[in-house]
Amino acid sequence: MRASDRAYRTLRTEILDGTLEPGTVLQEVEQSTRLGVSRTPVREALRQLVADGLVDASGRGAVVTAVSRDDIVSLYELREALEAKAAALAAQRGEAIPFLLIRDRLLGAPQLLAQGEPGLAPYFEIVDDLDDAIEEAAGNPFLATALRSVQLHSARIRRLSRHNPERLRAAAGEHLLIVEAILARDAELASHATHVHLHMSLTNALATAPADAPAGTSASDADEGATLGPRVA
Amino acid sequence: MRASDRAYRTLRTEILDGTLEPGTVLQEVEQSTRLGVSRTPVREALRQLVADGLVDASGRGAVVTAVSRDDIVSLYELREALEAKAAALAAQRGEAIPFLLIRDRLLGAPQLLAQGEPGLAPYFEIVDDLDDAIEEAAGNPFLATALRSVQLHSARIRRLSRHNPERLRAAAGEHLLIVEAILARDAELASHATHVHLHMSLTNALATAPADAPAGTSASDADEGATLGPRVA
DNA sequence: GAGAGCTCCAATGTATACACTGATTACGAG
DNA sequence: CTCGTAATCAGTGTATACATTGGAGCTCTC
Repeated sequence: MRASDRAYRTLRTEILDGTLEPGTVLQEVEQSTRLGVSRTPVREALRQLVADGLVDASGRGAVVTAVSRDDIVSLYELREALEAKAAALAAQRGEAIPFLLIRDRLLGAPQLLAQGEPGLAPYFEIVDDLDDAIEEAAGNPFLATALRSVQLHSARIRRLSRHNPERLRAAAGEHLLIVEAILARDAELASHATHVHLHMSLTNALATAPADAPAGTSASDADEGATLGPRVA
Repeated sequence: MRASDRAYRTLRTEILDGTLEPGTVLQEVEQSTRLGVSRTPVREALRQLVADGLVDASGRGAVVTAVSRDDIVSLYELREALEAKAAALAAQRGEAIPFLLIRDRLLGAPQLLAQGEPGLAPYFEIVDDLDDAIEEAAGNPFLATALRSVQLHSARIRRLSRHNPERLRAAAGEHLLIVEAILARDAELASHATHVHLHMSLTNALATAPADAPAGTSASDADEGATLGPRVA
């Protein structure tokens, strides 16, 4: 594998899982020594991350972007537009078989979630596979690209939300409804069920994500636009 | 301005206006000599174009992507999802003033289009400004990014469609309705009017765009997936 | 003559040297 | 002490040299 790809994947993973916190400055020389490659592949990786929206490149030095509460709302607005459309297209065009398989797995989700922590990874794998299946079934390469970009940011937000088992069980039910709608070739229901799911998911995310601008914050702090993750010194 | 930016803009412009036809192979050394810069900025430009979806980088050599009829349909599906949402958000949140100005300009569009060729550029400027105003009014940075990506590809398709004045006059009317809906803060109407406009626009694009797979094409040619623009030798 | 393997080369991937720019800091004048 | 200016330098932007890889064409064998 190319060094630039390794650098990109490493940095992206570290940003998504929070190892590199928002506000972290990524300097080319520093990262190249840390990752054991030269500046050239690091530069390519950084440009890619900028294109992904995970890094901000205004002027000197690339900075890991923050995720504000407004960003969460904005992202969910975009997700709704994209995923509702994708679900509708999948209902119209999709093959049944992959969704039948996912339906069976979703039916077992409550048992998984009853296990607590160890069941979380397999549960999210089902959800991710559903996303992939819908993307595939929609048969639209432009939509697929947009969805992948959105999934990247969703992964970051997922980390910020508390995973309470009750919410996840409810989410599994919402996913199940989407799958049923696709299998029934009911595009409108698939679209609306997606809308409902994202609405519930956003509500939960906003309720559990750390607050940007706590009540006692001074006016000047609020003006700066508070964000999740540590402030730069 | 940075050499890499110049290289990117030059190549992008040439791809969008058809100077670089689909299938054209963009080799780093060749382009660097042609553009008068070294390989480094050319590489960055090419990576950016790949991210934009204007260039395909599978294996050796970057190739300007083709635009198939399926791609046109796919792009319009994505546009509908994004632009309908954007129009709805603009109706909810937008400031009136920019849309009042655009409304006035749109009212003059028929006169512009009556001039024939010389009126085309100013007409499209109004449309582009409307797009920008909606993007701005929607106040959603993620949506804005997605819209910009879509506009890039739309610009290519616009070239492929014959501009018959009758269609453009009708389009101006459709745009006007979208603006009125936003000014009336009627999100649903703005969304649906956008849907209508894109439907009409797609119909026109498909009717006037050159066919992919002409009737007399052999089976093997059809299997390869015919596309607009010349085939590589 | 056809096929497999090999050789050579062209093009990309990576490293590094050089150029430039903008920010910071130290110094001097007021 | 403060403000302005200049010098320094850290870090990015660009060019180029070197490494690697994948493929095209040739040859040799069967």
